[in-house]
Amino acid sequence: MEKISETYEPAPDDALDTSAVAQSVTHQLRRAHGQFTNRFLLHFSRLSLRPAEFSVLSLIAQNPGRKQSEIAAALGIQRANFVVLMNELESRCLTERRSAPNDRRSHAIHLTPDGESLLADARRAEADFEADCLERLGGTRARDQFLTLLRRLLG
Amino acid sequence: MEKISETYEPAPDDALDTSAVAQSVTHQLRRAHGQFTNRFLLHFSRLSLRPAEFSVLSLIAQNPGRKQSEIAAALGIQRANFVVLMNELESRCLTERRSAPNDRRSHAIHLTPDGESLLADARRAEADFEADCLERLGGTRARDQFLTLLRRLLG
DNA sequence: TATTGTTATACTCTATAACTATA
DNA sequence: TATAGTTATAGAGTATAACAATA
Repeated sequence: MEKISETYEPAPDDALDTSAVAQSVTHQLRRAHGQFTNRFLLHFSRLSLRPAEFSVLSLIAQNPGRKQSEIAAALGIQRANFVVLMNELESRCLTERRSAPNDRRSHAIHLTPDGESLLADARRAEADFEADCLERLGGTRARDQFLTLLRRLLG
Repeated sequence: MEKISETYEPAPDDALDTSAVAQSVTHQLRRAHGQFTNRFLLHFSRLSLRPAEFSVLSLIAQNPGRKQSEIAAALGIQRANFVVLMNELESRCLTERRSAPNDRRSHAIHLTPDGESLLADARRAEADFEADCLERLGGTRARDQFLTLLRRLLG
């Protein structure tokens, strides 16, 4: 039996027109970064490592004994903000600031054994995380292209 | 005349090894987003528009009268955070919350004439900004690829 | 009970200015 | 004078929990 009055359906649940915003690098970069950071924090919550902290540990491991400001500059982090990061890592006994031999102003940054150990754990966690990232992006070629494009945005 | 003692140069100003961090999507995305946001704020400082605010105005213009939570959801912004954004825009007389006809819980969001006017200005500023972005990325094809890859990171 | 808007709070990352100690 | 590290503060964005009014 047919319905008596087949009223026109005005689609009350209509999807919004997002065309302007969907084409905006500004908007997409902000969203992608936000979601990405959240996933990272979730994935590394067991290790209590934030994205910036993981980058710091990685770079120190590859460049032990360098000055605090050298590490900061290589990561694109300002000296003032880097101090707080290092305080946090040092309070967890992951890094240490040794006195530099020829310049009493500067600190030579090193990982502690605890820091080396946590970094080893973190690198295993990162392998999973970057694999998920790789899958989302669509393979190594897409990932490399993505990294290239991100670098072009710098400077 | 040759130098007498050609001492081995230990390169005191040696560049750091950034290979681990340079390959990390985590790191590059964080850096690119940060620099990009700063450039946006500088470019739009005359209009006092932040990235999120510009996206909000754009989306409202294309979807006037929609519910506050619909706009927020389409932008991937949580309701709670969106309230603060709307308060700020409304205090500047750029948007208004009208009472929705069929649901006294919800607000129908509109741009004011001032909002339309500012958005027109902002769109001109955005044209410059996205052109600079296009140049950095290396053309429209690279830009479109970048947007595609950013979208793949979502969800 | 579920949804809409709201408030409050905390967290990640960033920028800037000003200070101390050392070079 | 310049550099290394530091402190303090502000800003942009995010997440979560809880609440009142309405459906």
